Amino acid sequence: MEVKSIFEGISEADIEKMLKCFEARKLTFKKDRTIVTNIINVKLIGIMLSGTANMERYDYNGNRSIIEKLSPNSVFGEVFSRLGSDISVIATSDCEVLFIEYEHIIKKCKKGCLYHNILTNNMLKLLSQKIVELNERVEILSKRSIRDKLLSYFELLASSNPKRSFLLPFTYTDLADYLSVDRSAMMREIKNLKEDGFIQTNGKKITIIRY
Amino acid sequence: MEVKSIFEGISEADIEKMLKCFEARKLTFKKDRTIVTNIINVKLIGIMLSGTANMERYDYNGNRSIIEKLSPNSVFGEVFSRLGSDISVIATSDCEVLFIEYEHIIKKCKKGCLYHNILTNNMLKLLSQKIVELNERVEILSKRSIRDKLLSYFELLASSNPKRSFLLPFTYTDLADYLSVDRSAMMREIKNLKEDGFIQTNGKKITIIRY
DNA sequence: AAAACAGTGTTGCAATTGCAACAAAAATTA
DNA sequence: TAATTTTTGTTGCAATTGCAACACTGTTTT
Repeated sequence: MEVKSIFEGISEADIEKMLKCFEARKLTFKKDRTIVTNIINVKLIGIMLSGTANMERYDYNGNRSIIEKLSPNSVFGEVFSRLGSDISVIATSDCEVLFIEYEHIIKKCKKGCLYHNILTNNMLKLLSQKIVELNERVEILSKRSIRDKLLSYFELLASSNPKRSFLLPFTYTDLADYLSVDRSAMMREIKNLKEDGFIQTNGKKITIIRY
Repeated sequence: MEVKSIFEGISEADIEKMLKCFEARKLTFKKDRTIVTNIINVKLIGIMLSGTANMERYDYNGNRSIIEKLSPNSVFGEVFSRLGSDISVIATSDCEVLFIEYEHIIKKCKKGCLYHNILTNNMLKLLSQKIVELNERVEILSKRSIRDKLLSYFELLASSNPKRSFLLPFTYTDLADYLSVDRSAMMREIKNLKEDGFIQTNGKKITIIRY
């Protein structure tokens, strides 16, 4: 399933008109700035147009978890989270985000907006894509050891490359937060994986030898 | 956000017509039967109409993980999973499941099916709901200790009840598989939680004392 | 009703993991 | 380019977790 843009099949001119109709707002954020925190009270959906961001949460021990990596066409928002889950989205590069009120997408367009249905369909695809990603995340997190978490995440990253190698999309520190494990324990396990001949690493370039 | 039926806002008679147009199939399953395994090659979406089921996976060590508990209006399907993830859906009670080809929902209805747009909108709500549930699951699984996993899951179950008590929706054995932890270690931790005055239990009835 | 099975509750022990602390390397900022 | 901050890599030790084994209870099946 390829990832589609929310505007797939709608012309530039029509997009502009629709954005007005939806009262959509396009905002830009510099690297490291906070895009949203849990203080939002309107049910907004955010759609990454360009750039990358991390969805993060800190628990009461101060441990950070990276809930999700966001890239172009990723959707996020309070609509998708239960209240009280203290989550924020932090730009990891300069980025553009489109905010639309969820109700505008869900409800039948009163102004008879021409391409409303196309947009709804595109939205359906984006949400499906998000579900795929969340399922992957659940699959990785439900592995019972650090070793298995690493292997299944690495396998996922390598799966699109016949050479079985890939560039880690973030730092090892962030990887630990993404897998929800202690960083030093993870580093130790990566060393073990290398010694046991499962992987080879060169900085952030990782190659799977066997699985 | 309340959970909507996929047929919300469509009359009984129209539903019948649409099901034909979509080539949808309604199947019934007895308790403990397998609803789907990964052998499916068509991109079908399953929608639970009645009954309950578990989405499960066994890893190479024979450990079972309960990926997800399915109840009426839950959606599931290969479209939402990456290939090769060896997942099956097992009925935990007698149930009815509606299967629709994903493409039929996504694509513009050629026959100009009257309520297609309503159904697409309903689908959007179901997928949003699913994303909420998956995010909850990620939140729980990303807790670093069995104690925190238990507490955050219990908190979720108790959140709708002012008395802060709830009935565990499955056996303790299944709970361990759902949290992806060893059962005996989990039982030990539940005992600790009781001794430390966090919870009280009486069979499957659990009350949160403090959090 | 007896037998078989599934779920609960418990424990000792070994393996894994988290924590704390540190040095060195790399990247960023001044 | 010097100074500062972040990231990587490592280790000992303590705490948590998984494993294996067992008894006991409740629930199905024959």
